[in-house]
Amino acid sequence: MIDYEQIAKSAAIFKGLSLDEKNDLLKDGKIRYLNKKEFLFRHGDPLLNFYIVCFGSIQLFRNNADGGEKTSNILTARDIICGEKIHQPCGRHQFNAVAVGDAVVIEFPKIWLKESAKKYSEFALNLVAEISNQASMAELEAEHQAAMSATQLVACFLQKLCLIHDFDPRGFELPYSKKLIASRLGMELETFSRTLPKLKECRIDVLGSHVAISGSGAIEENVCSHCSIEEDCHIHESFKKKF
Amino acid sequence: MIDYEQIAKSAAIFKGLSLDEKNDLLKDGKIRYLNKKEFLFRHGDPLLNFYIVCFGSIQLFRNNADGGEKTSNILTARDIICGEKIHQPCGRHQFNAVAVGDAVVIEFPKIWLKESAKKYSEFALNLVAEISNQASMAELEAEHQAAMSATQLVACFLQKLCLIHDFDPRGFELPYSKKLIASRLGMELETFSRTLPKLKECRIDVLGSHVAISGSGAIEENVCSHCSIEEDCHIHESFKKKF
DNA sequence: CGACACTTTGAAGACGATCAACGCCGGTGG
DNA sequence: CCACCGGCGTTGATCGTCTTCAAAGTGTCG
Repeated sequence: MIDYEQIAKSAAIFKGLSLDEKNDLLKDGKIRYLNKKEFLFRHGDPLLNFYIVCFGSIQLFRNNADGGEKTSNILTARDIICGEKIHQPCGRHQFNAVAVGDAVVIEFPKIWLKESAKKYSEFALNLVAEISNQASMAELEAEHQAAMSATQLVACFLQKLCLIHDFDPRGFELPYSKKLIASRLGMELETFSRTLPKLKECRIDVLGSHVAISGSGAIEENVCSHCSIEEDCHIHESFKKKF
Repeated sequence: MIDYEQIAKSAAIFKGLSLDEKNDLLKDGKIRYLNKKEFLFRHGDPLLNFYIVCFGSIQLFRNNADGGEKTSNILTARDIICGEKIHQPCGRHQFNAVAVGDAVVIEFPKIWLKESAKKYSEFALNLVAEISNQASMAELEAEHQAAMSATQLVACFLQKLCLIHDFDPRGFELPYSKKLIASRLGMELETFSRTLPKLKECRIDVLGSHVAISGSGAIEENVCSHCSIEEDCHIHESFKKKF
């Protein structure tokens, strides 16, 4: 039996709090087990709760005007959902949240967020940090979307994937369907599919759902994620040149 | 002589605070007068301050790899700059900030933000609200960028412009150069220029820098900004159909 | 007057979306 | 066990949109 609360406690939002404080905060949470493809909430549902992901992956997406769906993010353990909604007294969800595979989240009533922020100023600052990080990431990603080609985006995504999930670059399996990844990257499945052969030029081989990234050192250098923090290179020059 | 502090006091970030509290907070601020095209800070500069815009417009932008520049936002009176950086103990600016025309801002040392948030919990919540709004806006905009054509984006922008600056829709002058607007919308100047004639189809006439939006009622309905808050329509259907 | 930034317009090209056909696989039901 | 179906993924062909390059017109300011 996995201790889901234990995982939640290591979320960035509780950083710097004592164990007692964490326990105090978590006592208001309710563990929810989601089956594959089960919705956590839908676009238009009343906005009542705040969530911390403990296990599995949660896809956040919106329905396009033309039937398709655009995935804005795929969240995993220790990520938070709806933290940025703290100030909205009421309202409705702006997007859908669905479990990709089986998943577990802890659910808190929305007031909990505001009360916790008032009770522990450390928590409030953590929340601000999380939200602002989220904002920076969104902005950075928008920029990348605009500035990089589909091929670059895919290469970047695969490298980030490898880092985040701590996969072995020399060979790993895609954790999500290609359809989902394409949607996450804001492109059509066909476009995504067509980029894969091109990736060989930068030593990324994809066969089916198996990925191998050669030139080990290249990963840390090229991946875009680190750019957002301190570095000058928000789009890695040498990486861009390859396409 | 304009009372710039007075303008700053009406910023959303001070909402709900008493006059005494506002004065207490503002006493640490330093008024800075910027000439046209003067930089407030540059990409790479050490991240030291927080700013509130009191007068004029501040362009936030980044240099593309290929020499061009992408404007991420154009801020006006009562907007804040670098609020989302509160949690970064140190670091460098990720973008440039330059005065479009003459402008005035109030500058606060970065610690001021954190201390103020600790001193007045109301201020902390306002800050969270501002940042999360910013994040929502960025996300919404990214979605629009991806889903709408250049023509739609321009039409949307002009209508928002009209609302925000409280212009008379029947006739007003563009407050920024077309180059800046194009950059703000993430498109080339040529593309922007070419969309203008097309706008006549939806009753927006642009001649030089003069804009006239006919069909008065249409503005409130079509403009995209309101979508982000409560509405179901994140991309206005009837509006989209027109192009 | 000349330099320069801004804007418009034309023509060519690149890129991704769309439509369509097909292969693959897992599940369902006869 | 097999036939059928639906979801997924690949590949080809075509199309529309935006970018890019180029040239020329407009405006302002020294």
